[in-house]
Amino acid sequence: MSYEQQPCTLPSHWQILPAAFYEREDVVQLARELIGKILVTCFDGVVTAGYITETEAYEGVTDRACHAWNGRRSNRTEVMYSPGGTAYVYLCYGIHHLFNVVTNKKDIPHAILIRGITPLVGVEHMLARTGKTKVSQTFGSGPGNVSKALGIHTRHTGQSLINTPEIFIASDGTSYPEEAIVAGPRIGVDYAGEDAKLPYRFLLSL
DNA sequence: CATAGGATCGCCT
DNA sequence: GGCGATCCTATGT
Repeated sequence: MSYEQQPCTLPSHWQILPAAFYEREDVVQLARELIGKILVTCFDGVVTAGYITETEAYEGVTDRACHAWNGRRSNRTEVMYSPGGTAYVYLCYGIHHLFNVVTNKKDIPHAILIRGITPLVGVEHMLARTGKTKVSQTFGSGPGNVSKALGIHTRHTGQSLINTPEIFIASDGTSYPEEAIVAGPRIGVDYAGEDAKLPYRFLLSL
């Protein structure tokens, strides 16, 4: 058996989130619920995973901050119109690969940007990918750093988070009380006018 | 075809 | 707190 075909082995109590989770309508509620879930990647038999600590909701065609605002479609954003549970990865500032989860039904382009993780599995691989020697306080903080640590690339855009073994999200039962999660305006969306003020960013306050 | 700007990061002062 | 890196995408001619 080749090394590349080794399956990922995960703790047996982890539940991979099903399509029904992602297909729900309220993307803001979903963004809140993703805090504490585990984002997992498995590329060439290398498993890395981290607890999601920060998210932002992008509410489709009515949200000026969303790439699909006003029904915009392009080669890049077409993936946002896929069914919930699809990866939307795009390049930002020519350098950073930003990972989003598409939600809601097909043709409703909602998405959630994953902005931060706490390393959980495969820390040594994450350190190698990021060129670091130890996990600092800011390791895994920022959407560009999330993708770098987990090995996520724009080539993965359009992948299912349900049917493919490479990228998915799991729950180990961890949950937080309302007051442990703070909401605030999204980062770097000043161009969105009034929508820039919406409290669509969620952050674990620990 | 040309061009402006971006859902950022890390290093510098 | 400021700024350069770096290249794709969207938009306009």
